[in-house]
Amino acid sequence: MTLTTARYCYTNPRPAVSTDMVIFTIRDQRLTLLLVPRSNGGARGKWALPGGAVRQDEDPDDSARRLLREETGADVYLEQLYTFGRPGRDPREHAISVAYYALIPSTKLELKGEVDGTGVGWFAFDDLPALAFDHAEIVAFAQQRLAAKLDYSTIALQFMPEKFTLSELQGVYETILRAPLDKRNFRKRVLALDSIEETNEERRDGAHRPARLYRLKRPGQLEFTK
Amino acid sequence: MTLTTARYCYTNPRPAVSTDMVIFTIRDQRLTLLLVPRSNGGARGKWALPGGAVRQDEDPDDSARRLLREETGADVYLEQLYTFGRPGRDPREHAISVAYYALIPSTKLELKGEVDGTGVGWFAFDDLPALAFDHAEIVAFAQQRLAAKLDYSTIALQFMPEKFTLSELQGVYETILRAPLDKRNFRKRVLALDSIEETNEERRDGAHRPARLYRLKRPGQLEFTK
DNA sequence: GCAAAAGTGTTCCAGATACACCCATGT
DNA sequence: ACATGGGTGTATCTGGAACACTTTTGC
Repeated sequence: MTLTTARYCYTNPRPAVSTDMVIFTIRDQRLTLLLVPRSNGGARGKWALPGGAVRQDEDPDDSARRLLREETGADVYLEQLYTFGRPGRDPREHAISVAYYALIPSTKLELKGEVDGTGVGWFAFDDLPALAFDHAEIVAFAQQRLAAKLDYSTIALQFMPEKFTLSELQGVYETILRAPLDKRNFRKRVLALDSIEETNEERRDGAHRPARLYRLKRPGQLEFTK
Repeated sequence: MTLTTARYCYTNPRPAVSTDMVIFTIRDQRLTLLLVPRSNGGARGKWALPGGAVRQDEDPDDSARRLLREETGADVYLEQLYTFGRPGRDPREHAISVAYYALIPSTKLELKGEVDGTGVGWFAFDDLPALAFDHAEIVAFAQQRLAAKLDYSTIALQFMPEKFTLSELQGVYETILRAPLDKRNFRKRVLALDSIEETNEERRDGAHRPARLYRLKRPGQLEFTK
């Protein structure tokens, strides 16, 4: 912040405001999130959450939505998580971060991430590299919120592609909860939610009976179950 | 924001960051909150949530804690609610507000509010005056969070004075839930939480059997019940 | 003695859990 | 024919909901 380029002046000091985003997906039966390498600024060589400054007259929610599109090209479930503003969390200056988390089906990100050579990386939640700033705290916070919401909402459905099998859905629950579930009870419960419906397609992928495909009744809509 | 007094300059524009606080108490069997009159700035003549700018190198959490002490003199349960930053929510400039809510036992605020002549006012949640900015939205958000937390935490205990009767506690639940509860079931449930304990005092206050007084086992500590 | 709030247990119901076998397919 | 994951129903348990009378006090 050099004086020669400083142009926006205020009577009182102002912290910098940015958004940081935890973008979750399920890959290979693991909860996975997107990180970007820090090449400059503080924390060089570490990985960080994607993020950026909130622009003038921009709602932080819109800022997060924009960021999500830039990183993934997709327009998926997004929710504000918490606002972090401890002084010192960014060693350069007082920086307030409105953190968000997003859930994206792994099928929606095939293209991106391979194609653009920006060096982003997907990392399993339980095998993360060293993170910049307080991003480890933010990630932990996001995972807790996600796990809590499994219990009283249909948030897990946001990880599913357009069509999916019940076994795949059960796998997503098991991955997030880190616990096996009973197949019959799971099916009973998830069908009782009335949030998914049968298609008349099935998928055959191996030496066994084909699986019926299901779809969301109301895609993109989160529902509460308690 | 006149140029002559502007001293803090940045290369990019920055929104103003402040905290706003919903301070709840229970008064006369009603959910009640603290408002301050707007005498200047935008929204003159309306009432607003107490709030203030986040200072340089101040954690918004600390900013909220400071504000709470300034307004009530008390150091009680406080939780970050949500961050509101829609452009236009403050007509003067792009203002981002990290909103908090606090719960205070009505007994802790006897002195303040009467004594200081700053004209603050306590208003029943379901009989609020016109509020400035987007504060009605913030208040609604806080009430929803509070009601939700009743179901899976001991948050209601934060409204209780040091010693209280089970009927008083039941009244707090009924006030927030806006529904009568069964006395026997309520007592069974709340005692099963193991968060309160009998004192060997009782309170006599009328032509009826005295009520046993209870206290928190771990004051100030929120516990989860599911 | 009567009005008013405090205190106290049991039955019933619904939702969650535990559990094992047959089905359709590819090789 | 056999290996693999898909698909299905019932019995049990547990936590929540419904429900009425006795106790202690002040007047």
